[in-house]
Amino acid sequence: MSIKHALLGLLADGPLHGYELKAAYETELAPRSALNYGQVYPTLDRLERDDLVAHQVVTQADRPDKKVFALTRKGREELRRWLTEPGPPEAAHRNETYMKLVLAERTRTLPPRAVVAAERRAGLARLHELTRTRARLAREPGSRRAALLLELAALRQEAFLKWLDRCEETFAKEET
Amino acid sequence: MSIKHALLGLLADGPLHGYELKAAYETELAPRSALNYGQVYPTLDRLERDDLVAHQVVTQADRPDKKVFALTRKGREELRRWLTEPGPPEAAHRNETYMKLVLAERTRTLPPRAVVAAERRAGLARLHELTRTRARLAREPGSRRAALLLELAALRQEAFLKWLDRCEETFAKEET
DNA sequence: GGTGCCATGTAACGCGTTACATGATTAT
DNA sequence: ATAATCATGTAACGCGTTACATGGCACC
Repeated sequence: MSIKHALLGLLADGPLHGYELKAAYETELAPRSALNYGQVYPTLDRLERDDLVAHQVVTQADRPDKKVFALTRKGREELRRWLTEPGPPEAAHRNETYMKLVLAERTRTLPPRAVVAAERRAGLARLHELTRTRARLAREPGSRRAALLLELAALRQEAFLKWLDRCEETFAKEET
Repeated sequence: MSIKHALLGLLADGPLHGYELKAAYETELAPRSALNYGQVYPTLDRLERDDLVAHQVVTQADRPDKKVFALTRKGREELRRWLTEPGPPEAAHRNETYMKLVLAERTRTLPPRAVVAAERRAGLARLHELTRTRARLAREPGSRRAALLLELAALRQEAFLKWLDRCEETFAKEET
């Protein structure tokens, strides 16, 4: 999930420069997150190299010069393609907790139960934190959208906790 | 989620070389996945640089030489630390679908509903695929563990589909 | 006089992917 | 013959992170 397409999307309504892109990204697309410049400018370079955006230097008397980026035809096509296609499936394997469980048992470093317990503690704490934040957000107007982000996080956290129960059963059953 | 700790874990029961580590990882820790060498060897290099593993070259008459890696004291400590601590929280922001919805509306490229529809179609297909694979797996003996991986994937996919319903409501409400 | 905003970047590192490269033995 | 397995790597690229570096203006 790169920021590449996000930048293309933000440029669709009109040219912007790096600084504005960063700000727009942080307020509109990923509220309460920080994007670093070390990512913005190299990404814009790659987009330009691939002919998805083009820039013009705007000289300003009172402020530093700025590079204003605009979508190319190809960039607009790529944006449309991205918006239309569903996102890639997440890899089912590469499950860090599963690895911990298997390794805890194999190496007899600690019982799998202990791993489940630690993850459950942390998971519950995160779920409560998400709920609290959501409640706080609900009192602000025009926050329905941002609340959606917290909702997915909470739903996923719940799924993870449910899964931990299954793990505990499965690993307990084969402990003999 | 790097493979670093996974390799440490696999070495806890005794020294192994790169090739064996790759095989063990693929069969035990991430069934049905492929790990590439371009990742195994550089990771081992870094682990050795950080004094978490150490290697010995074993000359073989009939086969190519191999480098056998073993945990150091520091490596064993790091493994224990990793097994004991809960995994890092996943970033709540950085939600690609959310970005698509906001951008679809903002740029009037297509209605947010269309984005939801595409994601839902793909999401349902993936959920069915997961269910099918799980059913197939259930007929094999000793597959309870591997089935856990599919279960988490399915639970998360369900959470995502539930969330899409919320998105549709929220974006429809503000469409006026 | 300091803080924060405007505006640009670079450098070093970690981790992941794909593809390239080499060469022996063993099983079909 | 040829395919698979054993065994080692390198190179190039993408993308993410943190930290470093520069400099002017506005406001308190």
